[in-house]
Amino acid sequence: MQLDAFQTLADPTRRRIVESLRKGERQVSEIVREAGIHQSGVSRHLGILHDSGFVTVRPEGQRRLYALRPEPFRELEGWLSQYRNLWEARLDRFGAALEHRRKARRPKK
Amino acid sequence: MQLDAFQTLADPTRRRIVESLRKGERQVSEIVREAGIHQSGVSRHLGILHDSGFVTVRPEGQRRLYALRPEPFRELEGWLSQYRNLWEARLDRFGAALEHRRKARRPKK
DNA sequence: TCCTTATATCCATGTGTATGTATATGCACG
DNA sequence: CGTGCATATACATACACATGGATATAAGGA
Repeated sequence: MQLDAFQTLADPTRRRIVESLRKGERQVSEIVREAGIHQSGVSRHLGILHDSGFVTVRPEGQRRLYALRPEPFRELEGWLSQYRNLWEARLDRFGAALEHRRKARRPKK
Repeated sequence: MQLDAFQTLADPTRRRIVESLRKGERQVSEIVREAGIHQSGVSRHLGILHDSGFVTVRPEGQRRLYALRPEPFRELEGWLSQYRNLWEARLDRFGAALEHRRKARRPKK
């Protein structure tokens, strides 16, 4: 159903897969070992990662080698940069004052 | 249930709310107008954004003013930076013209 | 005190999605 | 060919979650 970059990374397992690809190409069985879920699940996640542009596939014999593509990361970077202003400016001005974000919710009961 | 940054931003409505806060404090009714969903939904989303550390609330009379907090953005930046290598390196390999900021040659892996 | 505005919470509902099991497809190699 | 390995897909299930409507709470103003 074509997820966007944030939706794609929202799933922890998928993020684990992405992280395991950080160091380069991997075949599915390797990823299965690190992912902690069943092989069918990994394949499905890899399919989703492929649909959303996060990975490329390269068949090699009976295996399939997956690798990260840079585009989605650039897209995230672009989105995030809109807020760079906010978090850089606030850094020194407020600093520790913002540290109590605890509670403050729910008045009574 | 305490969502992480990616899960929080996975919802498009929530992202729209965050974007509408980019320019500063807003009260709920303003956000409702831009969000395109019912007020109860907006309040729920704001609660989630609060729980995940994206926003602060400041009561002012009967209204509540919401504003962005920098922390989650820094966290995203941190995660993303692990991949900067990847997408800058690739950029170089593809010979993109927009990369005149790079000075040092990067050995390929 | 009553009425209105602003926001939060409860409830019911529909939809999405992550997962495992089982099965299919494709390649390798004897 | 037939057997085994690597990966993908089908199916069923369970659970999470976004949403609207109704209602609760709280403040402001007449």
